[in-house]
Amino acid sequence: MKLSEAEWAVLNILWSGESFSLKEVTTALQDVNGWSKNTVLTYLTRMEKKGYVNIERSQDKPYSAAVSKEFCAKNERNELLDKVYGGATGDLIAAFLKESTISPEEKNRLKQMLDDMEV
Amino acid sequence: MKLSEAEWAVLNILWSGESFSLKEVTTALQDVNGWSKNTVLTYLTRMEKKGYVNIERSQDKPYSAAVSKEFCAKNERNELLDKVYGGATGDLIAAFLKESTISPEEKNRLKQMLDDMEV
DNA sequence: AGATAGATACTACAGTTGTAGGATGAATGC
DNA sequence: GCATTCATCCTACAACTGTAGTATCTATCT
Repeated sequence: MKLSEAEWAVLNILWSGESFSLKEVTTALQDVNGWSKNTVLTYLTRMEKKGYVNIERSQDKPYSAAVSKEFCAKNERNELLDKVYGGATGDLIAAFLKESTISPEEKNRLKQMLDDMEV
Repeated sequence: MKLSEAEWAVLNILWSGESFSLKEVTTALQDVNGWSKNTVLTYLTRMEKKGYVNIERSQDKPYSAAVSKEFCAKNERNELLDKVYGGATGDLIAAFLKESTISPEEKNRLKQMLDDMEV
Protein backbone atom coordinates (compact mmCIF):
# COMPACT_ATOMS: atom_id res chain seq x y z
CA MET A 1 0.00 0.00 0.00
CA LYS A 2 1.77 3.02 -1.33
CA LEU A 3 0.05 6.25 -2.25
CA SER A 4 1.23 8.49 -5.02
CA GLU A 5 1.43 12.24 -4.67
CA ALA A 6 -1.80 12.63 -6.61
CA GLU A 7 -3.60 10.05 -4.51
CA TRP A 8 -2.61 11.94 -1.41
CA ALA A 9 -4.10 15.07 -2.88
CA VAL A 10 -7.38 13.26 -3.46
CA LEU A 11 -7.45 11.75 0.00
CA ASN A 12 -6.53 15.03 1.61
CA ILE A 13 -9.74 16.44 0.19
CA LEU A 14 -11.80 13.46 1.28
CA TRP A 15 -10.35 13.60 4.78
CA SER A 16 -11.52 17.17 5.12
CA GLY A 17 -15.14 16.10 5.53
CA GLU A 18 -17.64 13.30 5.66
CA SER A 19 -18.59 12.71 2.05
CA PHE A 20 -18.52 14.63 -1.18
CA SER A 21 -20.08 15.00 -4.59
CA LEU A 22 -17.89 14.76 -7.63
CA LYS A 23 -18.26 18.45 -8.13
CA GLU A 24 -17.03 19.22 -4.66
CA VAL A 25 -13.99 17.04 -5.06
CA THR A 26 -13.27 18.48 -8.48
CA THR A 27 -13.56 22.05 -7.28
CA ALA A 28 -11.33 21.42 -4.31
CA LEU A 29 -8.72 19.70 -6.43
CA GLN A 30 -8.92 22.36 -9.09
CA ASP A 31 -7.05 24.67 -6.77
CA VAL A 32 -4.40 22.09 -6.09
CA ASN A 33 -3.63 20.65 -9.50
CA GLY A 34 -6.13 21.87 -12.06
CA TRP A 35 -7.49 18.49 -13.08
CA SER A 36 -10.51 18.03 -15.30
CA LYS A 37 -13.48 16.31 -13.72
CA ASN A 38 -12.76 13.24 -15.81
CA THR A 39 -9.33 12.99 -14.33
CA VAL A 40 -10.76 13.34 -10.86
CA LEU A 41 -13.31 10.65 -11.57
CA THR A 42 -10.63 8.35 -12.94
CA TYR A 43 -8.72 8.73 -9.70
CA LEU A 44 -11.75 8.17 -7.55
CA THR A 45 -12.71 4.97 -9.33
CA ARG A 46 -9.19 3.63 -9.51
CA MET A 47 -8.76 4.37 -5.84
CA GLU A 48 -12.02 2.62 -5.08
CA LYS A 49 -10.58 -0.53 -6.66
CA LYS A 50 -7.54 -0.23 -4.47
CA GLY A 51 -9.68 0.21 -1.39
CA TYR A 52 -8.67 3.78 -0.63
CA VAL A 53 -12.01 5.36 -1.46
CA ASN A 54 -15.64 4.47 -0.85
CA ILE A 55 -18.27 5.23 -3.46
CA GLU A 56 -21.90 4.99 -2.42
CA ARG A 57 -23.39 5.23 -5.85
CA SER A 58 -26.93 5.86 -4.74
CA GLN A 59 -25.99 8.67 -2.43
CA ASP A 60 -26.13 12.33 -3.11
CA LYS A 61 -22.51 12.72 -2.05
CA PRO A 62 -21.05 9.36 -2.87
CA TYR A 63 -17.36 9.88 -2.32
CA SER A 64 -15.53 9.36 0.94
CA ALA A 65 -12.19 8.11 2.21
CA ALA A 66 -11.92 4.41 2.96
CA VAL A 67 -8.65 4.67 4.87
CA SER A 68 -7.76 6.87 7.78
CA LYS A 69 -5.26 9.63 7.46
CA GLU A 70 -3.38 8.44 10.47
CA PHE A 71 -2.99 4.97 8.99
CA CYS A 72 -1.63 6.36 5.74
CA ALA A 73 0.59 8.82 7.53
CA LYS A 74 2.06 6.02 9.57
CA ASN A 75 2.88 4.06 6.45
CA GLU A 76 4.60 7.03 4.92
CA ARG A 77 6.56 7.69 8.06
CA ASN A 78 7.70 4.12 8.30
CA GLU A 79 8.66 4.03 4.68
CA LEU A 80 10.84 7.09 5.06
CA LEU A 81 12.29 5.78 8.26
CA ASP A 82 13.30 2.46 6.76
CA LYS A 83 14.28 3.59 3.32
CA VAL A 84 16.40 6.53 4.32
CA TYR A 85 17.42 5.97 7.91
CA GLY A 86 17.38 2.20 8.14
CA GLY A 87 14.95 2.46 11.03
CA ALA A 88 16.96 4.86 13.18
CA THR A 89 14.28 7.19 14.47
CA GLY A 90 16.69 9.36 16.40
CA ASP A 91 18.67 10.20 13.30
CA LEU A 92 15.57 11.04 11.39
CA ILE A 93 14.19 13.32 14.06
CA ALA A 94 17.55 14.99 14.43
CA ALA A 95 17.59 15.67 10.70
CA PHE A 96 14.15 17.21 10.82
CA LEU A 97 15.04 19.30 13.81
CA LYS A 98 18.22 20.56 12.29
CA GLU A 99 16.55 22.27 9.42
CA SER A 100 13.20 23.17 10.84
CA THR A 101 11.85 26.37 12.18
CA ILE A 102 9.48 25.42 14.92
CA SER A 103 7.87 27.75 17.36
CA PRO A 104 8.89 27.97 21.02
CA GLU A 105 5.57 26.41 22.00
CA GLU A 106 6.27 23.47 19.80
CA LYS A 107 9.75 23.13 21.16
CA ASN A 108 8.23 22.89 24.58
CA ARG A 109 5.67 20.39 23.50
CA LEU A 110 8.39 18.18 22.08
CA LYS A 111 10.55 18.51 25.14
CA GLN A 112 7.58 17.60 27.21
CA MET A 113 7.04 14.53 25.09
CA LEU A 114 10.64 13.50 25.53
CA ASP A 115 10.37 13.98 29.27
CA ASP A 116 7.22 11.95 29.44
CA MET A 117 9.00 9.12 27.72
CA GLU A 118 11.49 8.91 30.54
CA VAL A 119 11.03 5.69 32.45
CA MET B 1 13.42 14.62 -8.39
CA LYS B 2 11.75 11.71 -6.74
CA LEU B 3 13.38 8.37 -6.11
CA SER B 4 11.50 5.13 -6.15
CA GLU B 5 12.03 2.43 -3.58
CA ALA B 6 14.20 0.48 -6.00
CA GLU B 7 16.29 3.51 -6.86
CA TRP B 8 16.97 4.05 -3.20
CA ALA B 9 18.18 0.50 -2.94
CA VAL B 10 20.61 1.09 -5.78
CA LEU B 11 21.87 4.35 -4.36
CA ASN B 12 22.21 2.87 -0.91
CA ILE B 13 24.71 0.46 -2.35
CA LEU B 14 26.57 3.15 -4.26
CA TRP B 15 26.72 5.36 -1.19
CA SER B 16 28.45 2.60 0.71
CA GLY B 17 31.71 3.15 -1.15
CA GLU B 18 33.59 5.06 -3.78
CA SER B 19 32.88 3.21 -6.99
CA PHE B 20 31.76 -0.24 -8.02
CA SER B 21 31.81 -2.79 -10.80
CA LEU B 22 28.55 -4.12 -12.10
CA LYS B 23 29.23 -7.38 -10.40
CA GLU B 24 29.68 -5.71 -7.05
CA VAL B 25 26.46 -3.81 -7.35
CA THR B 26 24.61 -6.89 -8.52
CA THR B 27 25.91 -9.01 -5.69
CA ALA B 28 25.05 -6.42 -3.12
CA LEU B 29 21.56 -5.95 -4.50
CA GLN B 30 21.07 -9.67 -4.81
CA ASP B 31 20.69 -9.82 -1.06
CA VAL B 32 18.19 -7.01 -1.04
CA ASN B 33 15.87 -7.84 -3.91
CA GLY B 34 17.27 -10.68 -5.96
CA TRP B 35 17.55 -8.87 -9.25
CA SER B 36 19.26 -10.26 -12.31
CA LYS B 37 22.30 -8.39 -13.52
CA ASN B 38 20.32 -7.11 -16.47
CA THR B 39 17.82 -5.53 -14.17
CA VAL B 40 20.59 -3.92 -12.19
CA LEU B 41 22.17 -2.61 -15.36
CA THR B 42 18.86 -1.23 -16.55
CA TYR B 43 18.55 0.68 -13.31
CA LEU B 44 22.07 1.98 -13.45
CA THR B 45 21.72 3.28 -16.99
CA ARG B 46 18.28 4.76 -16.43
CA MET B 47 19.53 6.43 -13.31
CA GLU B 48 22.50 7.79 -15.20
CA LYS B 49 20.08 9.53 -17.58
CA LYS B 50 18.31 11.05 -14.64
CA GLY B 51 21.57 12.24 -13.16
CA TYR B 52 21.52 10.03 -10.07
CA VAL B 53 24.40 7.81 -11.08
CA ASN B 54 27.79 8.35 -12.71
CA ILE B 55 29.18 5.81 -15.13
CA GLU B 56 32.84 6.10 -16.07
CA ARG B 57 32.80 3.65 -18.88
CA SER B 58 36.55 3.31 -19.22
CA GLN B 59 37.06 2.62 -15.55
CA ASP B 60 37.45 -0.70 -13.88
CA LYS B 61 34.71 0.15 -11.43
CA PRO B 62 32.55 2.52 -13.41
CA TYR B 63 29.54 2.99 -11.17
CA SER B 64 29.16 5.61 -8.50
CA ALA B 65 26.49 7.84 -6.99
CA ALA B 66 26.00 11.24 -8.59
CA VAL B 67 23.88 12.67 -5.79
CA SER B 68 24.58 12.82 -2.10
CA LYS B 69 22.62 10.84 0.35
CA GLU B 70 21.96 13.88 2.47
CA PHE B 71 20.49 15.73 -0.49
CA CYS B 72 18.16 12.88 -1.32
CA ALA B 73 17.23 12.38 2.29
CA LYS B 74 16.30 16.02 2.57
CA ASN B 75 14.02 15.76 -0.42
CA GLU B 76 12.29 12.77 1.05
CA ARG B 77 11.86 14.46 4.37
CA ASN B 78 10.41 17.54 2.79
CA GLU B 79 8.09 15.56 0.66
CA LEU B 80 6.71 13.71 3.65
CA LEU B 81 6.47 16.91 5.61
CA ASP B 82 4.49 18.72 2.95
CA LYS B 83 2.38 15.87 1.69
CA VAL B 84 1.30 14.49 5.01
CA TYR B 85 1.73 17.27 7.53
CA GLY B 86 1.30 20.34 5.37
CA GLY B 87 4.69 21.56 6.51
CA ALA B 88 4.08 21.31 10.24
CA THR B 89 7.37 19.92 11.47
CA GLY B 90 6.26 19.76 15.08
CA ASP B 91 3.35 17.48 14.27
CA LEU B 92 5.54 15.21 12.24
CA ILE B 93 8.17 14.88 14.90
CA ALA B 94 5.52 14.30 17.52
CA ALA B 95 4.12 11.48 15.42
CA PHE B 96 7.50 9.86 15.08
CA LEU B 97 8.20 10.22 18.76
CA LYS B 98 4.89 8.76 19.75
CA GLU B 99 5.53 5.42 18.18
CA SER B 100 9.26 5.14 18.37
CA THR B 101 11.49 3.32 20.72
CA ILE B 102 14.58 5.41 21.09
CA SER B 103 17.34 4.89 23.56
CA PRO B 104 17.87 7.12 26.58
CA GLU B 105 21.03 8.45 24.98
CA GLU B 106 19.12 9.47 21.93
CA LYS B 107 16.43 11.07 24.03
CA ASN B 108 19.13 13.16 25.60
CA ARG B 109 20.66 14.04 22.31
CA LEU B 110 17.33 15.27 21.05
CA LYS B 111 16.59 17.22 24.20
CA GLN B 112 19.99 18.76 23.86
CA MET B 113 19.19 19.75 20.32
CA LEU B 114 15.95 21.33 21.41
CA ASP B 115 17.74 23.24 24.12
CA ASP B 116 20.36 24.46 21.74
CA MET B 117 17.64 25.86 19.54
CA GLU B 118 16.50 28.09 22.38
CA VAL B 119 17.27 31.77 21.85
C1' DA C 1 -41.58 16.50 -24.41
C1' DG C 2 -37.29 18.63 -25.94
C1' DA C 3 -33.17 21.12 -24.34
C1' DT C 4 -29.67 21.54 -21.04
C1' DA C 5 -26.50 20.34 -17.47
C1' DG C 6 -24.17 17.56 -14.51
C1' DA C 7 -22.67 12.72 -13.27
C1' DT C 8 -20.91 8.51 -14.49
C1' DA C 9 -18.94 5.06 -17.61
C1' DC C 10 -15.97 3.53 -21.02
C1' DT C 11 -11.92 4.08 -23.62
C1' DA C 12 -7.35 5.77 -24.75
C1' DC C 13 -2.77 6.94 -24.81
C1' DA C 14 1.93 8.35 -23.54
C1' DG C 15 5.33 8.00 -19.87
C1' DT C 16 7.44 5.51 -15.97
C1' DT C 17 8.68 1.44 -13.35
C1' DG C 18 9.79 -3.28 -12.48
C1' DT C 19 11.71 -7.04 -14.64
C1' DA C 20 14.49 -9.40 -17.78
C1' DG C 21 15.92 -11.97 -22.41
C1' DG C 22 19.07 -12.14 -26.29
C1' DA C 23 23.00 -10.34 -28.98
C1' DT C 24 27.47 -8.61 -29.04
C1' DG C 25 31.99 -7.31 -27.44
C1' DA C 26 36.09 -7.88 -24.81
C1' DA C 27 39.15 -10.27 -21.85
C1' DT C 28 40.98 -14.46 -19.95
C1' DG C 29 42.38 -19.35 -19.73
C1' DC C 30 44.41 -22.97 -21.88
C1' DG D 1 43.46 -19.31 -31.62
C1' DC D 2 39.16 -21.06 -29.73
C1' DA D 3 36.11 -21.49 -25.60
C1' DT D 4 34.41 -19.36 -21.63
C1' DT D 5 33.07 -15.70 -18.94
C1' DC D 6 31.65 -11.31 -17.69
C1' DA D 7 30.09 -6.60 -19.19
C1' DT D 8 27.45 -3.91 -21.89
C1' DC D 9 23.85 -2.78 -25.26
C1' DC D 10 19.49 -3.06 -27.23
C1' DT D 11 14.93 -4.56 -26.98
C1' DA D 12 10.60 -5.89 -24.78
C1' DC D 13 6.69 -6.04 -22.15
C1' DA D 14 3.12 -5.76 -18.54
C1' DA D 15 1.51 -2.84 -14.74
C1' DC D 16 0.75 1.49 -13.08
C1' DT D 17 0.28 6.68 -13.41
C1' DG D 18 -1.09 11.04 -15.18
C1' DT D 19 -4.26 12.97 -18.12
C1' DA D 20 -8.41 13.38 -20.55
C1' DG D 21 -12.00 12.70 -24.66
C1' DT D 22 -16.51 10.82 -25.95
C1' DA D 23 -20.73 8.80 -24.99
C1' DT D 24 -24.51 7.94 -22.13
C1' DC D 25 -27.71 8.51 -18.45
C1' DT D 26 -30.55 11.17 -15.53
C1' DA D 27 -32.69 14.95 -13.70
C1' DT D 28 -34.33 19.47 -14.31
C1' DC D 29 -36.08 23.73 -16.67
C1' DT D 30 -39.35 25.62 -19.57
